[in-house]
Amino acid sequence: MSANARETLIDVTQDLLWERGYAATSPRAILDRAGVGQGSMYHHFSGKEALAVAAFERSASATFATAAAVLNGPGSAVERIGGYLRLQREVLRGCPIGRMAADTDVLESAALQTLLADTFDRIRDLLVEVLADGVERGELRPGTVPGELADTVLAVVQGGYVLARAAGDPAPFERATRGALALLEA
Amino acid sequence: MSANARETLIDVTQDLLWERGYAATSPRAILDRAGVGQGSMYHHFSGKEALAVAAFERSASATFATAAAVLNGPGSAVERIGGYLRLQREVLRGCPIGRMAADTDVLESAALQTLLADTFDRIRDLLVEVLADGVERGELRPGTVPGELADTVLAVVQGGYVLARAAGDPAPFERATRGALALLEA
DNA sequence: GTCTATACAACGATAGAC
DNA sequence: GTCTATCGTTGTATAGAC
Repeated sequence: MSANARETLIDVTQDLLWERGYAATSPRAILDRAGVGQGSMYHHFSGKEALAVAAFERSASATFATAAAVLNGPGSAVERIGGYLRLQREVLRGCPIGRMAADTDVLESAALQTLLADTFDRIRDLLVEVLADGVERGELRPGTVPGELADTVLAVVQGGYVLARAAGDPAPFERATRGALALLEA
Repeated sequence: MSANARETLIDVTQDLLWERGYAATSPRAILDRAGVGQGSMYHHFSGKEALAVAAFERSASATFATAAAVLNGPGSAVERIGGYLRLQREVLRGCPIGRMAADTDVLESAALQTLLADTFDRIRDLLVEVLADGVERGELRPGTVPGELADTVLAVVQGGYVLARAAGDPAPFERATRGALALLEA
């Protein structure tokens, strides 16, 4: 629990956005879990959307930082991609970023949609760089298009979350990422 | 427009589930678009969930049939997988099946969750069969694990939808599927 | 079988006291 | 800066006329 209401509200909203999405997260649910009054929320934020933006910014930064740590880390290109594919945790909770793309209210909010698009763009840029390195060093086939394969890698992870949640079982995520890595290592 | 209220309700609910998901689709919205009274809905269905089940069953059958037509069709294994990857349409609307996995209310409904899981299982079975054929015929590397690669293919499609919707642009879907197909053809 | 009227809770936001 | 009280709207469902 944070020291002040503002921080507590952001923390709780991060959790609820991850668990329930944006549309299904009510101010009431946030306030109940945070243990603060309604007035505090409307004092610190103009409304539900502004609070969601603050919370989503934090989640996006954290997710990007985790990806960057692996992708800018040591190892060959294929090892770093493998590290990224194996990085994902809490598969059944879904991706805190990708989850938002299913929420129509998110796509209708200019601020949230931009944040969502930018976050994937930034992770994609990291992947493109690693894959271009891999081609240059001869780790990957000469014909490989980094700008396509980066989206393939991102999609396997995002789709893995979808399949795992649909099945109620992390196994499809594990299989999907293993299958992708096997193709890359071939 | 269908002849009777029951059919009209199912048709409209299919559309709204695709557009807005389950939680965000209210009976009121369905009735408004269908142009029928509230009494008709509660006469034919026990409530929102039962109507959603009827609608989702139809969408799932249609999606499965489309996949089966390509995957059980003519051509080599890689050609059929390529056909499946290229099959997807209306990328920005998202996948009518995969979309449901992001909706917490769907996962909390036994009937809807089972329908969702079964639909992916059935498509996965088709993919496993095609890929096993491909290994047998020597189209794919001997070390290939059909049970993993099937999830990879499914995940690329589902993740492609997520990335495209996040970007507000079908391009990431196209890149992701092209990148996957390039790996398979190598 | 279809309709309108109504019920009651939860939604997002505002008012105003402390 | 935080609280409670309240507003108007929408959520899902029921009642009962036709």
